[in-house]
Amino acid sequence: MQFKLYARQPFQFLSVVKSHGWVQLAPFTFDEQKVSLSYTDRLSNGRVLTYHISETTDGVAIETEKLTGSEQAEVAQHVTWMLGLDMDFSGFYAASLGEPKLLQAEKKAQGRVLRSPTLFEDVVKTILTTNTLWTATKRMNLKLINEYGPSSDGETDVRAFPNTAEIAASSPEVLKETVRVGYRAASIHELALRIESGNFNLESLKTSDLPTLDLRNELLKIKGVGPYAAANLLLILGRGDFIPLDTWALKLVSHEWYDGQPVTAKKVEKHFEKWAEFKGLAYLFWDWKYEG
DNA sequence: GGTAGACCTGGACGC
DNA sequence: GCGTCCAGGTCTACC
Repeated sequence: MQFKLYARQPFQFLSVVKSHGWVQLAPFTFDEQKVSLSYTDRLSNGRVLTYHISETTDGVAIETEKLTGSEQAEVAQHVTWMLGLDMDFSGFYAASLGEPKLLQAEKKAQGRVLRSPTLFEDVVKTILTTNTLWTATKRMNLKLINEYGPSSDGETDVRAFPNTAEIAASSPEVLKETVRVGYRAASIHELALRIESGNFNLESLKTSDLPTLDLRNELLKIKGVGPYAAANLLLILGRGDFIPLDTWALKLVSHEWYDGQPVTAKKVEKHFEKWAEFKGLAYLFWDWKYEG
């Protein structure tokens, strides 16, 4: 079956899909030929299914197996969140006016970042990006899904991302041994346990109206989440105030303004200071000279 | 507030 | 095939 969702304009499907590396992390896959984003999801009734998302003239079309009315509503809710279909970036575009390096931002409808249906999945994926190479992040994420994620009926190679219960039921030692996440096992397991015990409502942060600084402090309380990870998660939560400052950011700034000479984190901050609440967005969608 | 060192994995490299 | 080095962000101890 197929159904469509409207996106607040301006909207460009590819700008969201290619906003950051998430599209390369299972259970996302992207078909370049068909320009179609696929995601294997688990609905609240336990059903595991894959849906395929493509662009329409004013939003997206979703193609999947036959769904009940409530299942369709849930998939629609998930896709709306994942692609930020209802998000408004007019403030960012207004602030970008006159900056040649952000000229393309409004034209390409940039601002949205691809996200997972649950914040838990995005926090775990973010922890998996820390202190490691991108290839290792992809491998750890895939192993986590293959070891702990539920499969759809009769297709053991199609799996959704594991939930908090599945990870909490394991142990840091087993996680470390089977998923090869190293010291990150303790952080991931502790987060799953905290949520499962009811002591921490992580998903409520998706709709929180806390000031960004307070929201950042909440994220920093999660073991394994430091300044870089918190900034990345804030961008996912639609708060563009902080720059995810990693070695890549230092490299970009070094080639942009310092002829490839080493730069400090303070210099990166200084160059984006003027963008205030849009600092992170300006950094993320800057038209960088250096491409790696 | 700033800094140094440990954490852990797998790829690259030299032998 | 083996050993060594390196990249990567967070945490903790220390000044």
